[in-house]
Amino acid sequence: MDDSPIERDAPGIGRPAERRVRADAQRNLVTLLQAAKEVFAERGVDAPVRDIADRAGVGVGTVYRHFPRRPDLIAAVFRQELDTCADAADALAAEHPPFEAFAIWMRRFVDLAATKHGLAQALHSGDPAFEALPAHREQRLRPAFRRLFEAAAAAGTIRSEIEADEFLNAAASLCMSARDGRTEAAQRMVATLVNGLRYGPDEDAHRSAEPEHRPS
Amino acid sequence: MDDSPIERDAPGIGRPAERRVRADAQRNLVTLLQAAKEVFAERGVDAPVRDIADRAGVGVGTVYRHFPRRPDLIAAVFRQELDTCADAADALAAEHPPFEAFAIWMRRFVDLAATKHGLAQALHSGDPAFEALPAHREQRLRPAFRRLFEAAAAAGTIRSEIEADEFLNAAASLCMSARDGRTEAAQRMVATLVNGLRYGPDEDAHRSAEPEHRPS
DNA sequence: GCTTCAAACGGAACACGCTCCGCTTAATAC
DNA sequence: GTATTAAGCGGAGCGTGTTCCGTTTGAAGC
Repeated sequence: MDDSPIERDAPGIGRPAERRVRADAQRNLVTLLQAAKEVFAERGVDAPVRDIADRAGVGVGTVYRHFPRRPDLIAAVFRQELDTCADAADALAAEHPPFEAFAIWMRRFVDLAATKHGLAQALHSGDPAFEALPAHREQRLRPAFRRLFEAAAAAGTIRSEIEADEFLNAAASLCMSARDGRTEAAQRMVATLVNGLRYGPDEDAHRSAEPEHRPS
Repeated sequence: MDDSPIERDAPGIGRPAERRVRADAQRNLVTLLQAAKEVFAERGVDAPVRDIADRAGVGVGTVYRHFPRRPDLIAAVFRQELDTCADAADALAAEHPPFEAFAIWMRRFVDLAATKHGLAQALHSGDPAFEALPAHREQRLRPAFRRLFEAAAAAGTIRSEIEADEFLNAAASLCMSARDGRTEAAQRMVATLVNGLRYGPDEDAHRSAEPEHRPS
């Protein structure tokens, strides 16, 4: 969503007089990522490059100009979805009370993780295009998660003795079993895990059920 | 080398009146495996199927008749090499003194493991064609190894307190570093490991070096 | 030997990843 | 505005894996 999702050759660190990124190229890049996201969602990551080019209304040459190899395109799409998920954290925090923001975000996270598992095989293929993804996930997703988690912890709506990283890893593990789009089970289990965060076993026994909304 | 390296559809357990395996089909299967082995060795596992068909003197259709998918052919070749290596154990045991047979076989094993590492990426690709290979390795390779190892142990030429499986796993680990045909280092290290098996640290200090042959 | 017939064969054809290169056009200089 | 230039574009085409199907041929019955 922000600028330069793809590396240029090596244009210093920002000489604005030098870099001429054509408007149509930028437009095509965005269109392409969107088209690829849709096609991947509909037909899986094995969908032909030609189909993506067609959907975006460009030639295959254009696709390969932006993404030299097929895995580059896959990685870019996934990276973008990862960013979108991370970016959603702040908006959710602004619009919802801490715990609710956290819970909603966790649902998005499971969706993402399940998508990733559609790519899991590709991820572990050793292709260099995917090497940077785990690091990117750490850099973007984990901080977003921590902000929501710690806000909820500060608000006192979740148990404080659970460690954030440990919880995220547990949720990620729960998503491992989501095979080919079967997200429901993972969603259920992660929701249960999230719910288990509300108040600790020591202090909650005597408190009443949450008043404003309860899980279905 | 023995019969039926490829499953037929499901012809009971041996009704000789039923199964008509054409002579030319059988011949082609053998030729094909040999050709594939050679081509893979020369140009790597990514060699085109057509080249293999050409080398075997058959059409691509024939290749795909025997091996419906490319990975099936790769798996069959590797499986055959694995069998050959395992089969060599008894012959070596018959022709050489226990320790020498064991040492020679370990060299073959490293060759095989290094080849496998040319395939390592394919092995971990999750392709169903490769799923049976680890089990096959356990069933064929490990017993062959144990026979040689224990014969040498019984002859008193190797330390007896080292466990066979542990040793084989260690040797396999040493082969992990063999990248794209660089077998020498792995061979050296495994040879050293093997040599380390001769006599224990307690009992060997006073014994003379082996008289008949020494490692270069 | 001849006939029969399905198994096996061979290679044309197709699908897909990726490359190549002539054409188009956005950006800049004037 | 016009000219210039190279970034960007599109799609024909190549090298693969895989499929399809008409042809060949080994085996069995006679």
